[in-house]
Amino acid sequence: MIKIIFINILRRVRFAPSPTGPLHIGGLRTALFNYLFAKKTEGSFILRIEDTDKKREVAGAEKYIVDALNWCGIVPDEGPETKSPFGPYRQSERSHLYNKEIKKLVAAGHAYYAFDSEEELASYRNECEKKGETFIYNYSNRLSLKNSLSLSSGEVADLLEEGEKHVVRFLAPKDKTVKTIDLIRGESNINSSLLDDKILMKADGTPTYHFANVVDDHLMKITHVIRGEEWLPSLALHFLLYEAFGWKKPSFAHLPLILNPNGKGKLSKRSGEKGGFPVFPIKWEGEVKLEGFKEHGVLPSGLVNYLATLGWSPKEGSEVLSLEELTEMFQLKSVVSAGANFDFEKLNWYNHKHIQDVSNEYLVDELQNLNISAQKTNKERLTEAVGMVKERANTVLELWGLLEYLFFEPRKYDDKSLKKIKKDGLDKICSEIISLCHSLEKPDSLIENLKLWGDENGIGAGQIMMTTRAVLVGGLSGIDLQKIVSFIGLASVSQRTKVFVEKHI
RNA sequence: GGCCCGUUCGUCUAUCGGCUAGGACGCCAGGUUUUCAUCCUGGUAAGAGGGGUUCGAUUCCCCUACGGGCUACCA
Repeated sequence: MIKIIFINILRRVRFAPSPTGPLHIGGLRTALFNYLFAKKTEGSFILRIEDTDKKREVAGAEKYIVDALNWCGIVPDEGPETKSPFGPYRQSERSHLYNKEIKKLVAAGHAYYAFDSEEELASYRNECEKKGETFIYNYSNRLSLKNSLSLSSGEVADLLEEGEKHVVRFLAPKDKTVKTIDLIRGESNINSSLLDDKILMKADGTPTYHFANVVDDHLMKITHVIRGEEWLPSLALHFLLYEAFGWKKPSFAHLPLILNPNGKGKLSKRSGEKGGFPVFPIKWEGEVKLEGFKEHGVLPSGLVNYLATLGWSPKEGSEVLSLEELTEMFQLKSVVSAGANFDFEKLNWYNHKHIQDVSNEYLVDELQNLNISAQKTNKERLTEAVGMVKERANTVLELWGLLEYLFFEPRKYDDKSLKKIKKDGLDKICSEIISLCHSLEKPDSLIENLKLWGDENGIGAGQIMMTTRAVLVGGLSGIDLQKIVSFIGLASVSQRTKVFVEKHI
């Protein structure tokens, strides 16, 4: 599909995931903040697939990313399917660009060829570790290693000619103070001697993240790089890279991480399993099957709303907001710098609020997608039922449990509830219900009639209500009794009462 | 280990040096619902510790502690 796009070069942001598996909600939150920031000023939100490491690539991951973003309404303006002067949008299709740019860097003396094998480097690291030191490939030792700085130009030319495996490394300057600026955290000064000569091009000819990222952001005219905090330590290197190229730097903003509920470590799949919640937006059907929030009955608007409050909060007014409202209110500069603990309870609360805001028809569609019994239920009746119970539901999935008794006789009667009902007069109440079902034309006054009958016969309203409820739904909780009766009809009331009498009297 | 970032109620957060530290979730109590839930009202609960700077520090600076991140020919 070819989309014709209007290219806004005033504000361009990108979400650049690596297709190594299902998109984690941490990544989704990064995408969301990029989207909100772009849309607030009608800028462009770009999806770029960082698939430079073919070993780690997982089939289906790119599709998952697109599906997950679409489900949330965080739709990219440009992406792998877009034809534009800035494409292609998959890094694996941009090799020619990296090859061209790396030559410039080498020619300018900002990068050099290195012939050390991975094994050699690993053993250097090992040796250093034994001595309690850290091996850093930089000014301190690069001349004693095998590279185009230590070898003569003739030797280098020969090695390249022979096709000797090599990488291209960045020449990190010695003792230079790099002043980095982050929109959320402010300025920071880093001494370049701490940096290592990062590999820019791997031996297989593919670029590393650091290189591809800088090249692409420049070529795609990205104005603001909004990414996770895990990239903060590389900011100085990226600054240096831009300076080496002589390119204008985009602005940077590093988002705080989403942490496990107890605050220990980045939010992980494991801790989700422990806490009974997913960490993915939608289901993943790879080798291992994983459920997403969608399958847990969470609405995309609820998830998005909750995710937005992790690290950011609206200045005033309600905290329950749609994507459009979030877009309106979002301010990158008011994003906080501390990590946020994930709280499933609060997500449920947001979701409860969003369930109240969407139509019953929409909820029925979602419910029928998730629940097989719901699929077999009459849609019109189900819509009516959903409308009656939705104020009690935190998730779409819960809906079914809350309305099941409106369609089916109770499968079992809750023991605790049965104990609460007075046995005295139980049979009389049941007989009266059955007889009223026969004598009444419409169900709408059944409860009223029952109460009247109770008054005459010395049976309290409380007892009548509790008993009738237990008989009809199998427990003592649920929506207004008369509403239940009206919904299921007299025939069903009579039938359920007969079944109850058979089993319990 | 080294480097970087962070630290306000249990949790998410507000506070642009003047604070009786505000809101939301949770929790507790009361009200509505002759049930339960929703809903409404109220309550509970916080500046990691120590030094500075200042008339005054949650807010600025330093140290310590704790937490997190990075330290790959992964991203």
